[in-house]
Amino acid sequence: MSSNFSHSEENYIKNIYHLQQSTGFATTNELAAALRSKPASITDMLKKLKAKKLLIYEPYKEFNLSPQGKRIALGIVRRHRLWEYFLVEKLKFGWDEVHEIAEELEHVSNKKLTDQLDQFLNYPRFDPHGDPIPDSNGKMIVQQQMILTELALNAPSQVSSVGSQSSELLELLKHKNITIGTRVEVKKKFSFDRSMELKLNNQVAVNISEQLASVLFVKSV
Amino acid sequence: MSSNFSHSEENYIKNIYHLQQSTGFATTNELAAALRSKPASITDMLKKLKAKKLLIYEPYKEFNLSPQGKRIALGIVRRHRLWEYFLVEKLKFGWDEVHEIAEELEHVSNKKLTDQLDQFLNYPRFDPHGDPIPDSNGKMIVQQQMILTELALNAPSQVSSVGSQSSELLELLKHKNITIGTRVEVKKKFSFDRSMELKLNNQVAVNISEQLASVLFVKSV
DNA sequence: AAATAAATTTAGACAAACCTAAAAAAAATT
DNA sequence: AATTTTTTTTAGGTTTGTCTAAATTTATTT
Repeated sequence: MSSNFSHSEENYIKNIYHLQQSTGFATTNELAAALRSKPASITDMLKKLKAKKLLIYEPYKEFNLSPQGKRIALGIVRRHRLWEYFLVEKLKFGWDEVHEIAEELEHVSNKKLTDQLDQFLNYPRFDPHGDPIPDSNGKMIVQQQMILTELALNAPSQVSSVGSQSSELLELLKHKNITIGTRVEVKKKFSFDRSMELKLNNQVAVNISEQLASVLFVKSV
Repeated sequence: MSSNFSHSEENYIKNIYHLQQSTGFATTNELAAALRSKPASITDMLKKLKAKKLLIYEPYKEFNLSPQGKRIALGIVRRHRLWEYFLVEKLKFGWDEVHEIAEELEHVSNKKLTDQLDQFLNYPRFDPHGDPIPDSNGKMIVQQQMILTELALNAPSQVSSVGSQSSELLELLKHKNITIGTRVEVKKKFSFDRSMELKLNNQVAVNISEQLASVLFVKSV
């Protein structure tokens, strides 16, 4: 009874899932950007996914996974994150080099394989990037986001989203080499101007203003 | 510079490799049977593989992998057998349920992944079926086949081929539940008629005649 | 050696998943 | 409210890998 989805369908489902996690829904253009393909291709697949009852979609509208689609997405996310954990913990990869490989391994979809791997790894609850791993029923720990200004000193965290998309902000983030996923620890807070010194990716030290810190959302890892 | 081959191309290459291992070369019909596809499809792909210089092939002739094609085949076999070993040794699968899963995992082709996995497993030289695992240079132990009558007492081995295809023989093998891959240990040899008692798959005890033993080829595992 | 059978290839279709260019709908601006 | 811009869809192709049916080549019989 293991319904089977193509490599491509799974990539769509996974990316729709991530988009609707961050903004509540997905759109054709966003998904095309995420999948590095063209909007017209997206429309084609949306129709197929809708026909398979995995997607709630009406032409020209934004769309979301159906409960069934979400179940499948969580299976993919589960496999992805378990393999990432495996690669880092058992095969000694760096946390920053496992994504691509997990991207392929996640498509090997066999319930017993996934569950045995989970057991072998001792049922980890977070992957090496700090993201929660769904259990075999699709349940996972919900992570609370916080504003960087609220983060405790030396608490390891990771940039999860930014509070605006203004080009001024993006320019600054680019200059400081901060992106979604960058690991952050607050090393010092200066009460004079509420600026702070950060350590990025356990390597680089940078200083940022309160204005910047207040638009950076992080989650603890 | 990791040249990339499609899932489908890899399946062709792997199956051509196995065919030429057992009979010295491959033919269109045999390959179609192995891949459960149609001869016309095979011909199409043979042309593509030839164009990519992976195959030595002239229309209407039998064919073989080029040295380059063989190198790729050995990479696939290496991944397949390493994953099988992983599944049995680490994830506690039975040796008879890992083939299908390894069939998918083998297509995840990343040199570092494969080499780290190899190291993690402690450089195993044989997979759970007793087949040798190529090392990162494609070298592997060559296995000598022997006739079952020559096998030492209690030496674990595995049926690798049969000396005839007669229906009488096949009927007998079917009745005794012996196939290619069946695990065999000789528990007793009776000098009166040279019949022997075997243990099959570490479970069942059976008696076989000298005539039968003399047409069963085994390899040690 | 001719006829028959078997194996292989060619020709032409088809589905999946992608593309470009043009049309249509929705959203944003003036 | 009308116009412009952006987003999305439609229409029509392309590539990959498969298929069936017919043609061709090779092998086997008679």
